[in-house]
Formats: sequence, structure tokens, C-alpha cells
Amino acid sequence: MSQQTIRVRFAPSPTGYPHVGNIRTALFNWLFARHNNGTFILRIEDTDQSRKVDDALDSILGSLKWLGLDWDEGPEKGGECGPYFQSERLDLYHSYAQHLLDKGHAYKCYCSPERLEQMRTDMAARKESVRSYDRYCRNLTNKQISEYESQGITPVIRFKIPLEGQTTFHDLIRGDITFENTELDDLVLLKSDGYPTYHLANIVDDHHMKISHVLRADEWLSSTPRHTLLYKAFGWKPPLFAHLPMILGPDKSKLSKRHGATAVTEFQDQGYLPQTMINFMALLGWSLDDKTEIFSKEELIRHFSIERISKTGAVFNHEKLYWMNGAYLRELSHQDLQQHIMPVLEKGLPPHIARPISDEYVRKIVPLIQERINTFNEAATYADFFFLDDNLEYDPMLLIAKKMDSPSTLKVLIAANERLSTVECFDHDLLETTLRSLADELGFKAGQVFSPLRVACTGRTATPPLFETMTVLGKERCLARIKLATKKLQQISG
RNA sequence: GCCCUCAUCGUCUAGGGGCCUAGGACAUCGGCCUUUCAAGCCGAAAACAGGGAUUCGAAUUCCCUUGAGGGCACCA
Repeated sequence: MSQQTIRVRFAPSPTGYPHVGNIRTALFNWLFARHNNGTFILRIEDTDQSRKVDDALDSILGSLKWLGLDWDEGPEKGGECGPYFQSERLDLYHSYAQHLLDKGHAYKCYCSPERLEQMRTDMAARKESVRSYDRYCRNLTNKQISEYESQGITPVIRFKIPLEGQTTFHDLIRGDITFENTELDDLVLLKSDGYPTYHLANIVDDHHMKISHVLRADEWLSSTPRHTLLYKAFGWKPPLFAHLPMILGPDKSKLSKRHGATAVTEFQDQGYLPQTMINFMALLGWSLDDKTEIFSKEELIRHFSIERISKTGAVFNHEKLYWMNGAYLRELSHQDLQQHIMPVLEKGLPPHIARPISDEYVRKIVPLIQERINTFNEAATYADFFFLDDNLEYDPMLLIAKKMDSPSTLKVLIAANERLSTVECFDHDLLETTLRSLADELGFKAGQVFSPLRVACTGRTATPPLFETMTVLGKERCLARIKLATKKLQQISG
């Protein structure tokens, strides 16, 4: 069996911050490369000067690094086929454009943007199917050419699409796809600013970088016949294509800024784990079987195959991502979890709380919140009462539990305060026996005692288990908070 | 408008002629557990777009319709 060398690339353009749609493409390429012991190349397609965004490159590299999608060739890494920025390969594209010109596969076009626009409006007005270009310059006479040249117009170079016949290419996911050449337009290869278009640069680079498989988003499908024709004009063997199903917004259209398409790094900021993102994105358009949901990166690499990529677009389901992160978070050791939430606490807790936050104190809290948060960032809001001073703010009515009223609640609080004062040192078992017997003595159900104490100590009705929470807070603070609760209740009951 | 692609629960999907009275996951609802909230466990509801054809038999093959998406830039 001939072992083909697998070389794939992720080729983003630095025109914005990559979102899940973009990065999912990177992930599939990476998985395919790693599964096949191949090479994963990162190439920056910075050929559009006008849309260039300054820190987009950092965001691209940052996203990939965060997710551990390491590249074998590319920026910061180098490689035999560099440079890996298209803006540094302009000479190459020029020479190939010239080559096509010489071979009669391309021509110079002097049409102004205004003329092009007019042409398209006219077509639309005549209810013709709108073409991108009417081939006006395809057969210019020498006289016309020198006339344009003398006007100082810088032409673009267009590719000559064959006027008849069909172009068929094979897609690894969709099978054979055929286009009538008459449906294809003479696309621009080299822009008047001297930069190549995607089409030219992409083909030249994929060839020179010996790319074996092109795994790219579905939106490129209709460009592929043009690319096929370009490979043919150059006399190059095209790579194998696999057009990935797209990731969609809630309205089922292509995920974009319109949907508030979240930059991948934002998930990092929100307290998601990279492994969650990898796992989740892998399942957007790929699956192993009818049951497995949670995959380690290694399992993903082991099982990934193009055959199991689906054809249909996938709506990005934030809810499931959230659940999945919770699943991963719960698997973390207490120590790992603490490491993740320390910075969150430092940053997210109200500023008046003294810094640095105590490691030792947080260590006690971590086990109490692990199964109650789904993202790291939630720690700061969920567990803030552990850190706030004892003058908690909350609606005193919360103190009154079901089937309780103000006087009975007051009775509980006062009795609890009294009884707890006699407890030497708070710990779970001691608190439990003490408070349960107190409830008995008072003739209340356990919950009728626990509930007001919970609110008193935390200001909330939903908290980690009461005794553990009180133990972490400690006797002094709990008693102070219970006294405060008593006072609050007395005030509203007059 | 033209071209291309796609079509299973609300969402992500399994399914490649009989194993499907269509399986799993998220979300939803109910129950158990329980000091609250979670987590966990158990259960429920929820889909083969429509119509033809092929076949003993179709979610699975073919055709048409419909719907959806993508593309039609000197953007990628």
C-alpha cells in the first residue's frame, strides 16, 4: 500500500477574530493530520489590505495555541515551504500570473469598477442571471490595449474560463460534482494593487506547499471548479478536496458577526476549558457512533476520519457546550479546579474584598462548588458570599421559609444563635446534630430551621450544603450573619 | 434570477434495504435522592419534508416537488 504523505493546511485571513466556524475547520485539518501522521500547516492569507485587522493574527495564533492545535509549519515555526504569509510571496504570484498570460490562459482587463457595476445592474434589469463579468476585455485588439495603457490604467489579470464543456471534480464528502463551464466567470487572479486574489494565491501555495488534502468550509464548493481549471491550466495535479459542512447560527444561516459570532478566545475568557471546545467542535459535523459524546483529544485523533464527516450544516448549540463544560469541569481534580478559579476570583470578586485571595480558604470552597458551576467564571458570582463581609444584603423576606412566618422564623434565628454560640468549633457533624436536635426541641422540621439559617449565612436560597458552608465560614462569621438576619427581620416586622 | 449542495426529534446526531414499534446526547417535563441548589440515577414527551418509482420489503436506492443553505466581488 502506497503511503501518501498527508499535508494539510489551515489558511485563515487576518480580517477578524476567528470564531467556532473558522476554528472547527482548523480542528478537522489538525485531527486529520495527526491521525495520519501528517503535517499541519498554518498559512496566513493576508492578501486583502483593505480588510486587514491589526490584532487578528494574534487572535488566530492565540486561539490555536489555547486549544493546543499545534502547527508543524507556519508563522513562528518556519518550514521548508515558507514564507507562510502570502503578503511575502507576491513575486511568486506575479510570475505565475505572467505564466498564465504567456500561455494564453489569462488576460488583462481594464474595466473600471464603475463599468463592472453598471454591467451587473443592467443584467439584473434585463432579468438575466447576474454574471460577475461579461468578458469585455477577453478579446481586446492591440490598438484598444495600447489605448488603455496610454491612459495609465492598471489592469487586473483575469483567468480565461473555457467557453464550453464541463468541469467535474471529486469531493471526499459529497462525491463527484459537475459544473457547466458556461456558468463560470473569468475570475480575477491578480488585483490592480498587485496582490493576488484568494483563487490564485491559494492554488499556487497549495501546490508549492505540497498540500495533499484541502479541508475547507462548504462555502468554497462553488469556487472549486474554477480552482480545478486553474490547476489544469498550470498543469498541476490538484489536491483532494473535502468541503466541510458549515456551522450555522440559530437562524440556520452561515455563522457570522450577525449572530454575535463569538470569537473562540471569548470562550476562554468566559471560563470554558479548551478540551470542551475541542470535543464540542469535533461533534459539529462529525461523529464516531450512536452514543459517544465525550472524547479526549487522543481518542479524537485515533478515531477521526473524513468518511464520518456529515453533509449537513450544524447549528451551534451553546446550551450543549455549556453542559459539556460542566461535565469536564466536574472531572477536574480539586487542585486543577482551584487553579482555574483563583484568577477568576481575583478578577471577578468585588474590588473592596482584600487581595490576594487566600489559597487555603479557596481550597475549602472548591469541593463545595464543583458540581454547581459549569464555567469557571461562575465561581465568582456563585461563591461570592464566602468572601463578602458579614453585612450581607438581601431581601429579609427570603428568611421566611415555606409554612413559616415572621415570628416563628425569629424564634428559630434567636434560638440558633444562642445554641450555636455554645458550639466550640464548627464542623459538619457537630452542626448537624446540634441543629437537628434544636429543630426537634422547637417543634420544627429540620428544613424549617435550616432554611432561614441558610439565607442568614449566605443571603441566598440556593447554596452549597449548609453545614459545609457554615464550617467554611466559621463560627464567628455565621453568628454575626445570624444576628444581622434577626435584626433585618425585626425591622420589617416592626 | 442563475448555479451548486443539503434534507431523521426544538438542537447535535446514529442509521448505508429487513436487526427501526428509528438509537444516543443537549434542552424540556416527571420521579428518586435530598437541609436549599446542583450533581447523579430512573422515566416521559419529541423526528424519517411531501409525492411517485424500484423491491417480497425503504429512513436507507432512483425521480419529481417543496424547503433550507451556500455561491454568483479587484473579500476570503
